[in-house]
This record gives sequence, structure tokens and C-alpha cells, in this order.
Amino acid sequence: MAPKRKAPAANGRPSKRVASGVSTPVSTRTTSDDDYDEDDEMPEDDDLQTPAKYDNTVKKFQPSTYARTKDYPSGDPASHLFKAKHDFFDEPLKADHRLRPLWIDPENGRVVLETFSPSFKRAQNFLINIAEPVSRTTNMHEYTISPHSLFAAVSVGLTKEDIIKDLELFSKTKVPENIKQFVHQVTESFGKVRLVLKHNKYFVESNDAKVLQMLLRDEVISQCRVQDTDELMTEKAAKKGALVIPGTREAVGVPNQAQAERQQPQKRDEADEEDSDDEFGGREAEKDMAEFLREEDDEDDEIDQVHSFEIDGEKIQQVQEHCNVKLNLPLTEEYDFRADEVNANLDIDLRPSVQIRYYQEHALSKMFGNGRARSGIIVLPCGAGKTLVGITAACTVRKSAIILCTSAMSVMQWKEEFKKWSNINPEDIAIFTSGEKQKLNHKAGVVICTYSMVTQNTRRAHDSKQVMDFIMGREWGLMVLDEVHVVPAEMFRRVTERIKTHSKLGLTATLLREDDKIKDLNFLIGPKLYEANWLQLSEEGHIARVQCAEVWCPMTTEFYSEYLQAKTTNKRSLLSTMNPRKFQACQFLIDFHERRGDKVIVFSDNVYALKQYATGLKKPYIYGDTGQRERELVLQNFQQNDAVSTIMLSKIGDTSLDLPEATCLIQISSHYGSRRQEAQRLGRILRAKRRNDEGFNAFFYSLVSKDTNEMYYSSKRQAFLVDQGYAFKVITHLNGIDRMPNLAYANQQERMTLLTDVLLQSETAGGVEDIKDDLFSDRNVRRVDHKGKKSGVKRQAGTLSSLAGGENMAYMEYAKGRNKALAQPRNAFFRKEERQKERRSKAAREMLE
DNA sequence: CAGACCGGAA
DNA sequence: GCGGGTCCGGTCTG
Repeated sequence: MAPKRKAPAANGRPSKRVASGVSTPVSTRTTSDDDYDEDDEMPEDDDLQTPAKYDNTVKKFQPSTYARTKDYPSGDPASHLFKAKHDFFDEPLKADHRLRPLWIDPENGRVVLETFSPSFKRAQNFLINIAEPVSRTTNMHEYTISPHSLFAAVSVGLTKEDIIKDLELFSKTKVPENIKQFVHQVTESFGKVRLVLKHNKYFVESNDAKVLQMLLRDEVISQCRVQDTDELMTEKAAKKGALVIPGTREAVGVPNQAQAERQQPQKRDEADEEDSDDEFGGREAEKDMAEFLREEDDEDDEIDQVHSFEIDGEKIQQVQEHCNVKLNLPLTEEYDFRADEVNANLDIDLRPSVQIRYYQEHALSKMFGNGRARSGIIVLPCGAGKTLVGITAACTVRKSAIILCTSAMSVMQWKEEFKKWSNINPEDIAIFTSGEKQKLNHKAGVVICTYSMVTQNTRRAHDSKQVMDFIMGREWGLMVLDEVHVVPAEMFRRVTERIKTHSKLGLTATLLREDDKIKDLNFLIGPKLYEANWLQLSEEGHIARVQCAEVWCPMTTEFYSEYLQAKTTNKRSLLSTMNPRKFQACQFLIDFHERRGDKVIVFSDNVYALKQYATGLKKPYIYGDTGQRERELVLQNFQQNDAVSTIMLSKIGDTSLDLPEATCLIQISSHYGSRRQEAQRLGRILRAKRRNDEGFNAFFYSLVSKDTNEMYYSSKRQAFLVDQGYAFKVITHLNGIDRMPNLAYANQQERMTLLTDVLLQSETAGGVEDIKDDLFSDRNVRRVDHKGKKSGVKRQAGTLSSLAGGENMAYMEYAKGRNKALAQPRNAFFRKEERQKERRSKAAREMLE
């Protein structure tokens, strides 16, 4: 059957996003529900203004995919349920709705999960299989059911019956009919067609010959077929058996039953999850699911014939994209590695003492759920053990593996981790970077290299070419793509063309890009198989608990006046960064945290500012031009020398630098609204060694110059972390800063000197492009907000004691509705006509100080 | 080992 | 809707 092409978007019903009107399913229901004893336990409207989608990985729910019938003249069965205002639907609650945690929005497939429900954990385990997490905060989780998420669900073995049954189980209302239809329709077409590699050739394979014949009639696909082959080949399907993932309880001989929980099997490290007495069982539910996924292959359908046709290896991306985007018939990639007798086995296993954590097991069981290796993406926060997941995958497949990293440094780290966690013969690991070009001695092995080494297009050094030919010429069992969010980049995506591999595992902490290419990963690599919940991991002590705060630093009169007159955005951001009040705040915070015994990292994107701050505060710093030796020296001192408690880094430190000592992080300048940079910087302190100390907290400060574009970008940047459940506190005044001795730029003279220097700097360094119009014109805003959504930053009014060591800081209590003003600065105080007013009041305030 | 060059970020 | 201008890392060359 030909899959239905998507109908044009507009068919009789506006595809209105559900805005604030429907954002309150819980409050509208529960405020009238007197059984919730504590009103303040309930989220308020503001809390529910979770940001709408923050990336484009998810295709919007498309009601228009339903055929119009006499029953559903509007094209879907739910429209008539909506009043003009798109209020929440009138479906009656089930009698025992309080036990059920899900609200399902029939219009767009959004699902809201109450975290305080007794069946929360079970519902969550179910939801992460079938839906895409959008936002997971303390009380509310928001998910979206999308074609891609359902694709992932099917590819880990769930059937449409499973999905609908469990939706019904957890939903407070009857599952809307159109959601059921949507699930039905999507699951019908998914998982039918596979892409397989055999003897270095790619085949499109299916159990259903008709689907393949249909594909071959497609113009794009037929062009990619290898022409002189038989139209369809038919062979017997391979047999499957039980598989054990190394490092799991099963593998180390611990009975995989609930009772075994209390035996406390040996731990990988000091931090392990606590047992849960919850009847709906956190850990147990996780494990049940893992077990379920592992065992599910026993009941797999008995199909004994598969059909296939060959496609041109050069054109697989084209085929994948076409099938995924145009035909809505994504190619699943599965590697039956145990049946592979062509490729040599690799002698590798995890060291016997190594046991992976439950979420790693859960992630991997989704990859290996049916005894084969499925291609896909696993999302884990920094410091949660991504590398070990990759290594365990390699130990499961036990074929030649190739690991791709973004930098040579991370290549070295992977090699070390392989030696640490697995028993692989060090000779079987080869490094391939510009510096080192090792070769494999045996038939099978692990190659670790950088993306750029593989994708290099220009002339190659002789030895480099040799190694490349080797890599491209052979067939790999597993390709691990570290920092997989870089793969959609024009150059880097070539790796999937150049390297012939049976399975692909993408790893990242932040599946985000500010462009819309992230969705390409769906066909370049595969579906997102697992995404960890940051909040949960930090509660369990796997990653550090972090207090986030935004410190508002008023601009001084001189700086603000120059700021308003500045002709270029560069000059403006430099002035905001070099704001003396910000410098003072930075000085104060460093001093404050050094006294507490914290190790502090200060981040600045701007190199000039970095040097100024570092020399002014007499702290060592590292940036791009810093030589290798000096870098190591600084880092080593930071780790070991008590006298060096603070270092300053440019964006060199955003990724890959592993600094387990750091416990406090201060940002003074950042790259526009990059949510990924924000998340990655936070990641620097998530692996803090001291994270399991009693009451330990790591700190993350963003210093923001008030009333500048930094305010706007800051709220953008936080969006991702807010979705992960982090609350940003706003600090408007640092108590005690006035009494601080040796405060920099305390007098006018010093400030003027600095200003002169900054102005000089911005003249010489910056271009002279004029700011055409308003600072927040679409031109400047689009990049960080291409969907025009509110960022929905959750501001949490802090109590004085809530921030450990925060006794000296005053928090702003946020008035309701303040969020909106912040997220939409064009409506607030940035309008041109208000600038004059602002300047006057600014000057007045300065005088009062 | 510096410097040219390219590509990524966003 | 496109491409800023800048920093950074990797690779190759001399």
C-alpha cells in the first residue's frame, strides 16, 4: 500500500498552537477539585507556561493527516469539541482520575504529566518510550507525541495496542479518538522497511514485498537503486536468540528480580541510586521495562522471508531522507551482529567489576532490545557516563567499532576510558588524528578518530590517506558518534556516507542546535532512543545538584550612555560585558566562593574581556591562543594547587575539558542565545567530585548587565535548562559588595580609564556595521528565536536560605506576569520611544547611589 | 612549531 | 530569508 502523503496543512481548520488558553489543563481542573488539600502545592498558571517546543526535532502533530469522512468533516474527530477559544476539551474525568497522571491534549498530541501522582514513575517510563520530552520541571512534565517519537516507540518493539492501552491506563480522561487514530496510522507505516548492510552493500529490506515494490515505483528511490540487480531478492529471515548486555545485573549474575534490589549488588562507584519504596517503583519499573524490552524478542512474529533490493552506497542519505521526510516511511537500521559471520569478532568485554547504572542499562536495552543493534541516539547529561554507554555498546556488538569525536583531546579520553572499563587489548585500539595515525594489527579492532579527519576534503598527507582508505574500505559493526549534535553540519554529515557501518549510536548531552538541522538526525542516525531526566539524575546523586542564578548588574552611567550611542552590536556587547558593576560582582562572587572552598571557573566568550578580567583579578586564564604547555600547567594547578582556586576560560572550555574539581561557575559573557552553550557550561560542574558530600551544591551564575541585550539573550539561553527542571533565581543585589575591600573600579577615575580602553578596543577590533534599527528587530532576534515562541523562563523567587551560602544575597520577588515582560523585551522597556525616558531615570538612579 | 586554511558554531 | 563577524579546533605545509 502506498503510504498516504501528507495532506496540505490547511484543511478547514487553523493549525493554531495552543497558547496560554490551553496551557492550564491542570489548574482549570484541579482548582475546582476540592480534594487537593494544599492549594500552594498546585502549580500556578505561570508555572505552566512551559516553553513551547525548543527545537525542531519534533514534527508537529498533524490532525490534517486524517481523512475527511462524514463522521469527521473537519478532517479530525476532535475539532468540534473545541469552543472558539480553544479551551480544554469537555471530556469527563474518569472516576479515579486522581490516580492517573496524564492530561492528553487532543489537538496537538501534547501530554502533561503530573509528577506528584502515585503512578508518576510508571507513567514516565511509559511516556519516554512513546513521546518526546519537551519540559520536565518539578511538578509538571510536558511531552509531545509525534511521528518521530512513535517511530522510536515502534522501533523499540512497542505495538500500537501497547501504546493505546497504556495511554488509556494513565489518562485522566478517555483517550481522545484522534490520538488513537494518530497512533494507529503512524505505527502502521513505521518499522516496515529496514536499511541493512551486507558485504559492504546497502539493501532496503522488508518482510512485505508490496511495500518494496511501491518504493521502487518512487522516482527518487528507483534512481538510487543499483540498476543491474534483480528487482527483488528473497531469502530466509535470520533466527534470533537471547542476548545479555554486559555490565547489567543479569550479566554479573545477580537475579534480575525485584527481591534482588535489597541485596545491593556491587556498585560501579560511590554514587548509586537509592531504593524506592514507591509502589509503582522507580528502579523496579525501570528494570521491568528493561527486562521487558530484552525479552520481547521471544514473542517476535514468525516471519520467515525477507525481501530486499540494493541501493547505491553513495545515495543512502538521499534514500533515508526521502523515506523519512517525504514518504513518512522511515528506514529502520538494525544489525543482527550475532548472525554476522562475515566480519571478524572483536575480543572485548567490560571488566568483570564494572556494573553500569540503571539508566545506562535502560538506554542500552532500548538499543539492543530485540537482540540486534538498532541505530539511534542516546541523550545523557554531561558527567552521567556517556562514554561508558558507548563502550558497553561496543562490548555488546563485539565487532570492529569506530568512534568519532569532535577533538583530538576527546579522542585521547575515549581511548583511556576504553582501557579503563573494558578488557580490550590496547593494541586493538587505534587512534587516528593529525598527530597520531595508528593502525590496527588484527582483523577487528576499535578506531577512535575526529570528525574532521574523516571528512577532510582537501589534500591529505600520505599516511593520512592510507588510513582513510582503510577506514572507508571496510565494514564496521558499530559506529559511535560522540557529540552527535554536530553531525547535521554540512561537512560532518558525510561520515555516514563514508563509513560503512551496520549500526550507529549517537551520544550527546544536548540534542539542540539553533538551526533546524537537528531533525536530520532522525534519518542520518536514527530515532532518539533514550533521554535521561536531569533532575532525577541529580536527585539521585549521579550528577551534581546545581543552584542557578542570574545576577543583574546595573550599568554605570558612563557605560550605559555609550551603550545607547553605540553603532554596532559588537560594541554594545563589549560595553555590557565590561560594565564595571559586573566586574565588581564577579570579583565579589569569586571572593565569596573561594572563601567557601569552591573551585571557580569564570567563562567569557569575549577574549578581550577575558584578559581584562583575568589581569584585573589576577587569575590565570586560557583561551584559544594559549599554548598547550601553558594550558596543562594552568589546569594542573587548578586541580591540585590550593592557591589556584579560580581560572578563567574562553569558550575553549565549553566542551570536552574535564574538570571534576570545579564547583562554581560564573559567566560574564556568552554567545547570544545559545542554549547549548549554556547547558554545556553547566555540564562542566555536573561531574563535581564532591557531589555526594552532604548538602553539596554546585553554583552557576550568569552575570547580566541590566537593561541591555544581555537580558534578552540570557532568558533565551536558559530555556533548555529550565526545561530540564532548573530554576534560575534572580539576584538583584549582592549584599556586602559595598563593604568589600579592594573593590575594583570603585572610583570614577578608574571607570573612565576602563571605558576609554574599551572604546578604543571596540574601534580597532569591531567592524563598523551600523545597527539598522531596533536592537530587538527580527533581524537580531530570529537566530535565537526562529519559532517566535516565548522562552517561558521559570523564575523562582528565592528564599534567603534556599541558596546555600546565599545569606548575603537579595532576591527579587517576581511579580506574576513579569515573565512575559522579560521574554518579550520588545514590549517592555526597550522600545525606542522609551529609551530617552530610561536614560533619564538611569541617570537619576546613578545620582542617588 | 608557526601560520595558512577550512569549517563549525549560531 | 541570508549572512553577518569572531573564536576555536583540526589538518596540512614549509
